[in-house]
Amino acid sequence: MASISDIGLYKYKAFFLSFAWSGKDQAFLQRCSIPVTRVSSEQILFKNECLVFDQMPKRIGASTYNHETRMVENGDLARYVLEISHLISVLKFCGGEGCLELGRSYHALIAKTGLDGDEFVGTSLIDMYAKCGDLDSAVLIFNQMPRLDVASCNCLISGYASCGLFDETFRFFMKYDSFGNIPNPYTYSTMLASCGTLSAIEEGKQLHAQVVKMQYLPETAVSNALLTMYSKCGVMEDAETVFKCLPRRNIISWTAIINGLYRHEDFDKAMRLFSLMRESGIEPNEYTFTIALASCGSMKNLDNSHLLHALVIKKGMALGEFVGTAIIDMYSELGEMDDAEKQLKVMGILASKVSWNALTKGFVQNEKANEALDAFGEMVRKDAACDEFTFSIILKACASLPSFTSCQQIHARIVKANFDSNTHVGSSLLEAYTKCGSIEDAERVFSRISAPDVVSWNSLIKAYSQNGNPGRAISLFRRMIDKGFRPTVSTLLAVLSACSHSGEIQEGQEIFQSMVREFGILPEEAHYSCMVDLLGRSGQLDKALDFINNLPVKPTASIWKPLLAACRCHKNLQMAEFVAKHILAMDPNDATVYVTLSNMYAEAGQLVNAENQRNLMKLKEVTKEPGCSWIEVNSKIHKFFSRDRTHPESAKIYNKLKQVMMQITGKAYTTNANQLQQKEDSCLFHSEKLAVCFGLISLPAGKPVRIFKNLRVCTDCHMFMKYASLITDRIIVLSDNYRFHHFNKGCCSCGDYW
DNA sequence: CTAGGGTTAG
Repeated sequence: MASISDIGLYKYKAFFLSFAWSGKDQAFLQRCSIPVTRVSSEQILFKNECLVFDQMPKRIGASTYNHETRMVENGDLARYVLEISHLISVLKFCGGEGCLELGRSYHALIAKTGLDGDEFVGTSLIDMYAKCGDLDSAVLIFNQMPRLDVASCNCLISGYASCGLFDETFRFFMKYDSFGNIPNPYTYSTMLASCGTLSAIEEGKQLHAQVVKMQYLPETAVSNALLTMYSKCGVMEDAETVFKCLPRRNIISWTAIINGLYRHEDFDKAMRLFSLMRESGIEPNEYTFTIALASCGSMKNLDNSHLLHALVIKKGMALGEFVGTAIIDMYSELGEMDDAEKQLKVMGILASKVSWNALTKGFVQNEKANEALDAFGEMVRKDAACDEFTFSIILKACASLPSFTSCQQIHARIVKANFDSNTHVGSSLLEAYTKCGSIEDAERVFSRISAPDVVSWNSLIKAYSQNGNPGRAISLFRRMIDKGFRPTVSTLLAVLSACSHSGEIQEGQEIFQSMVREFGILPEEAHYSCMVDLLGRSGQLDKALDFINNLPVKPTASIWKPLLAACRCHKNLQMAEFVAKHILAMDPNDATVYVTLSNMYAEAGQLVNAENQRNLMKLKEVTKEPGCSWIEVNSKIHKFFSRDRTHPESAKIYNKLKQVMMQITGKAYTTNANQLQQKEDSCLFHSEKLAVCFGLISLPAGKPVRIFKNLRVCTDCHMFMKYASLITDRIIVLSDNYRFHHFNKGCCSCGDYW
């Protein structure tokens, strides 16, 4: 245990460090060779103990006087004030850096020397405890204070607010009166900030009224807080009004309004204000630059981005933790991954794990999953700490490949790092396993999440809905409701599509009805399109048409499209022509419409019409590359496979499947589902389709089939093409750039709406 | 002594 005199030494070290750390004395920092990288302050204290001590000009020992005796000692007043201000600095330092234990030992020292009777010291103690999150101690001191002024109350209330105890915050605000205090501008800043995080617009407006009445509005900090509150509550007009009326705008006012515009996706205006700010003589700081960089990235304007990047370099800020990462984000957003990578390299040792995460995320978003995995590997190799964000991001890369092996490897790391109960990581893992086709793993992962939220439930429901167990998806939906979760837009989409795919017409319609009535969710385009699919798939084409005609919104192409698919499935050429006309009126370049119609004519024996549709499509230049023959091949398979699993030829298919899979993997292969899931590569799950292809369809004679670029296809078809190209050089995949998509876009290959 | 602004995830 440290003795009082030890603590005395410690105190001065902490003081000097806090002084140095506040950035006011760079020379001091350098003289002490304090590392610039940010480590916890306690670490620095210990590391530089001797150094700092040597630098101390003079030591004022911590003797056991109390302040009354000192007050009467003539001429000692100056030293007393010095002592108090030292203590306050140290406590501020502890609060700012979250050094609760250090602060506590100071508290002990203060109590011992009797300095805790001092009003300022007491307030600083409250602030220190509140900032360190130890509100119980803060309240204890608060209650012992001989006199309570506004500052003490403000310290406590900001403690409540920063700990997220908003009930307490508001309750305490109402009690200011009973302590004989009037809320001051600081109080209102804190309160307004709380309203902002809570999106409590009504309370915010009431506070606004009070602020006006108290004439605090000209206070820049109060107006800043007010405009931030409005912007967080989504009322940009009011935020802008507050900004316009501000008599003295500082850098924070400008940053707040620019940030508000950025959050509301008004990037143009954000950048305009950024220029205006500079014109008005205020230079951006690190905060402002991160927002400006983000806006630039979202605007997709490369020239502006380069200008801004140059400006940041000129200011010497390009390597800072936040600004540096913002540059990586900007280039990722612009798709300039080389520049993003360069930035990370330039940052060198200053790159934090957030910077690495940003780069990895950039790769994933630009559909470079392998590069993302490489970056992750590099991160692991460098022994950089991986956090929950790292894992969420990298799992997305695994899902997009999809690579079951990578999923398992990363899963192992996650378990080792103790992140498997984290809600975000768990959900990402769940999604990744789902994309790899392993529902069993997905379910197991779900059960490990300590606090599953709506998104976790959604993912699990979607997993079953999209992987051939719609019945389970529906029952999970019921269980989720029973547990008291409020479904979201995507919950209902997943469960409605489950109903559609399992033929639960009645149930689907009931759930659709309950959307608004029970859950208060307004159906979106995708839900309507799903309902059309539900009715159409079951053959109720007229009902589906009625549904479309009676919609409260104007039906879009995405709403019509599932009906076209249904027409084909149920061989209603007449209605198909009618529907196609509607879709083409809205989107004349939609390849799926021509393909579907053409296939339907062919199936009806109208070969001339079929050919006409093809020519029409080529005429419209919907396809830049020749490759339509592939679509024909695939749509035959689709027709066979997706609608009718009990086809009499299934035995033949499975035999063919075994042969094909042997060719690919070199291993014996059975169709037993349990053994399937143990296979290294989950793509096997999609092989049914592949087998159908090779079992039933022969490739057209002549030239190889080219699968052209930028074709929107579903994951199933993607997988299917990839494997097909492995087996025969007759199939050439020109690009790996396929995207999974949802209802509102049909798959160009199979025409389905997955 | 007390207030205001920023990056990454399902």
